Amino acid sequence: MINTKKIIIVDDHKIVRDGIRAMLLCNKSFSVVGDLASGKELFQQLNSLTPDIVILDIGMPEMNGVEITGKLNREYPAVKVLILSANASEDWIVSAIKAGAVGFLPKECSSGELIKALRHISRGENYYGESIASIIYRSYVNILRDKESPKRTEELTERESDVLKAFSEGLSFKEIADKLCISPRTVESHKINILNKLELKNTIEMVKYAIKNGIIDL
Amino acid sequence: MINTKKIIIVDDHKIVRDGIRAMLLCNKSFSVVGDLASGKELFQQLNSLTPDIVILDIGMPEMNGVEITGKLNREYPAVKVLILSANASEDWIVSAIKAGAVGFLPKECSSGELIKALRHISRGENYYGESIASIIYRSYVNILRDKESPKRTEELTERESDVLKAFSEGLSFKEIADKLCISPRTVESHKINILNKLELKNTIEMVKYAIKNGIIDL
DNA sequence: GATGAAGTAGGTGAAATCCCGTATTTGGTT
DNA sequence: AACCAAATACGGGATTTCACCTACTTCATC
Repeated sequence: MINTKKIIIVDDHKIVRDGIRAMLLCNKSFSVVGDLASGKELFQQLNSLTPDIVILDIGMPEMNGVEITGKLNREYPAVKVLILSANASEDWIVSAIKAGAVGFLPKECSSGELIKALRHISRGENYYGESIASIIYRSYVNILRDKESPKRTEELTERESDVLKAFSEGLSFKEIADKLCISPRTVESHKINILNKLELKNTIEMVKYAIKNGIIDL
Repeated sequence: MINTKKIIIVDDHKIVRDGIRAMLLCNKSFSVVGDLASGKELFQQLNSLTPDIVILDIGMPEMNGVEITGKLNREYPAVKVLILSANASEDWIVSAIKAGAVGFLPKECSSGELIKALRHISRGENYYGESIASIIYRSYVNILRDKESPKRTEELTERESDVLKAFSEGLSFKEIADKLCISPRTVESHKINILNKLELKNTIEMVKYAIKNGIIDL
């Protein structure tokens, strides 16, 4: 094989990294040039490792997969991103695609499918996995039907993120106010905005959203 | 090697299962006779696969690793259990050991450590991993100092579990009352008991507890 | 048959949150 | 310069939840 593609794996669990590494060991088209535990490490080593493809766990503490994908796409547009996700929710798929991922697989996928995805990606194609594809299709149909329904992925402002994070840590209005040095009423305003934007109905759904989207760790 | 140990891997992510499989492929002391996605499948196939060791992910929907361990220990005491956990909290370690796990590793462990653990376990020894060992030591010291502090792992009653589950779904007192056909005040009583038992300070911590312990899925 | 745990239910007052608003300042865009 | 979105802040009343109790019933266990 003339053109071996260089791959970096980013996942906070070493066992997953080793696992993927082991899967690709027998395959001559791909060579794993690094496996890292966080986005921070990735950006530190990106220039020296010069990967073609980055395999990215979406659910990581600190910087989540979507954020990393966005930054990669802005600063290193030649690097392709394949996202791995524990639970393939529509939200995450949409965010990942928006951020520039060219592949998306559930962690339930087989090693065969992983290699298939990598092949497609190295040919410059997209690959989204069968189970993902059906979710994308459904989402697409929804968009066509409702004209404009992709409100779900509306972005939170910086401040709203702070508030969301604080709520998810179990703080009360007053505690959040103190922490962020604003009035409790302002915290309330932010919260209402968050709930409206994300179409959630209460604090608990908000916390679950935050966990799902890697905004806080458990 | 005369005595090859038979291993089953249980994890809800195929990629992790395949990864561990791949890691053990080169090792003649251990052969993976099955990899399964849930406790249910495990108990269906246990009699035909007759494993020596079960590698168990602690964080799974439906039946979590601790429950599976307990059931295994009661019904198949010859089968050794090695727990893998994403986040190695004291609570989980304590629960796992109580339930009868003879090994406990964080998912951040290396493949080398995994094999080391399996070697110890097949010799009939316990193995808890370096990072785990320090947590165990600290917990042990606490128990010695406080005479009796392991209140943390106190069990919830059936009804309390129902209430916890309902709260975690984002229902209010009134909604839970309707759902369980009891008075809102009773729901309140249950909730207070839950918070006290688990030493949590509010609903949000409760929800996070429920997610962490696999009582609800995200 | 006493004891205790689990499940049920309620009282009361305080605290927190929700839900409807309005208003000012700041920073960026056109 | 005009405009808009974001962030900040507040009001008032309704509703919900919290905290700390008491109390009854059932059921198993000793």
